[in-house]
Amino acid sequence: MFSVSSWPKAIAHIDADAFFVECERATNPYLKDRCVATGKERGIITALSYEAKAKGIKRGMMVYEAKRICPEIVIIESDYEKYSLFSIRMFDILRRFSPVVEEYSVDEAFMNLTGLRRLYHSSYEKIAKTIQETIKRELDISVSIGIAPTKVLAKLGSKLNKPYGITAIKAKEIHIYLKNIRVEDIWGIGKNTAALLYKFNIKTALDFANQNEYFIRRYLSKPYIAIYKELKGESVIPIDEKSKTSYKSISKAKSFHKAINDKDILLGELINNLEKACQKARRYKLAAKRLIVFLKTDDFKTYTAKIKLKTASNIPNILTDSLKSGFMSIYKENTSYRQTGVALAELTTKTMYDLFDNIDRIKKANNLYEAVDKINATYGTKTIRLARSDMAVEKKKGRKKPNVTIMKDIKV
DNA sequence: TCTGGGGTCCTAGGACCC
DNA sequence: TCTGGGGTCCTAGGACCC
Repeated sequence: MFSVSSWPKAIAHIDADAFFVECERATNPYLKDRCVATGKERGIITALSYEAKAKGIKRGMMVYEAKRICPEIVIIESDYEKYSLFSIRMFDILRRFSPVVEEYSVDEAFMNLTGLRRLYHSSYEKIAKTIQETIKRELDISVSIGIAPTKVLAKLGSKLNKPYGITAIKAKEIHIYLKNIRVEDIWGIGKNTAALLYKFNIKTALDFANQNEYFIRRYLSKPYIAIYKELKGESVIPIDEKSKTSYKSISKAKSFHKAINDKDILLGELINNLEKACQKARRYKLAAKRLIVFLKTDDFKTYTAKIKLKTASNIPNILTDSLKSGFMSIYKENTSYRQTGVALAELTTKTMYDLFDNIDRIKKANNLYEAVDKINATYGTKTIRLARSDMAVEKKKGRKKPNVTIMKDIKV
């Protein structure tokens, strides 16, 4: 039998070049051809232009250090709203060429080009070129594209000719490319797995692909079998067309430069995290059935408390008691923490009421937060928040009294 | 890389049931 | 009551990604 999946596939991986910087340049011509980096708000380089890369500046570097290496560098604040808008427009352009698009991350996409040659009267490479030029013309940003029979190979390809490059890996030539790729540079193979493979003298992607399947199954887990097959040209990882607006979990974390052990401040930060996570959950109309609280110590150990909730919720007031008990179960008096975090998990779209819940109370809280979200959307995200999270911020700053508390702890 | 923040998927092992 | 065999659900934690 002839099945669709046995047809040779043409998968493209589209990867924006220095995406944040390109978005900034597209909206501010002054930045063109200059050494540019984003990350001013944190003092750490987040993204940088190729000109800056050429001078030896790297991601994660302190801003002052970058300025020392390259005094003329322009450092700007990251503007994630802007990047997200460019991202949406980029995906829209891609969908004009093929409906099968996976929004993999803010600046990357996979798409299936299989069968489009006849429609465009050209090779896959030429179609990729047209896509690249369209994005450049309409958005003024640069992308690199890899084309190959599988996602894993396409992802490798897009990296090979950056910036503004196109690399097509044909089935017959796969081994030529794999020979020059280190095993840790394969998508899905990280440090730990690479270290294991090195013990077996598997150092290149070709070494990996040349193993027999038994070896892979013996030492590695399921995802690696998929990677193995894809490296050999067999497409087994599907393109996921679901938009990224559905979440399995939503988390918010905050790190401190100096570890903290003050219970009030930590709890305040956690409530802060909780409010942000809940706000995001409400935006996507999701409610959590499980609350996860975590603290990271100075030596990077993480302590986690998981709380199963009777009722799915996205309202901070309702979750604070659970948050507190979770916090108390992991907090130790004589330990300092460098990070607090909250995650909302087991998210559901429908709000199910338990028979024993006070439905009136829940409805009141929902109404209240609808209003809060509206006000915060209009006047800024921190206009209204819980008094305790506000006090924690002030306490950390060393002030005695909070100077802006609009909403007291509201009992609903 | 001496470590920011936000995600996903997979596995091993325990509890419990027939 | 014991042993053998098998299934399901849940949880903690690992690994990886951008």
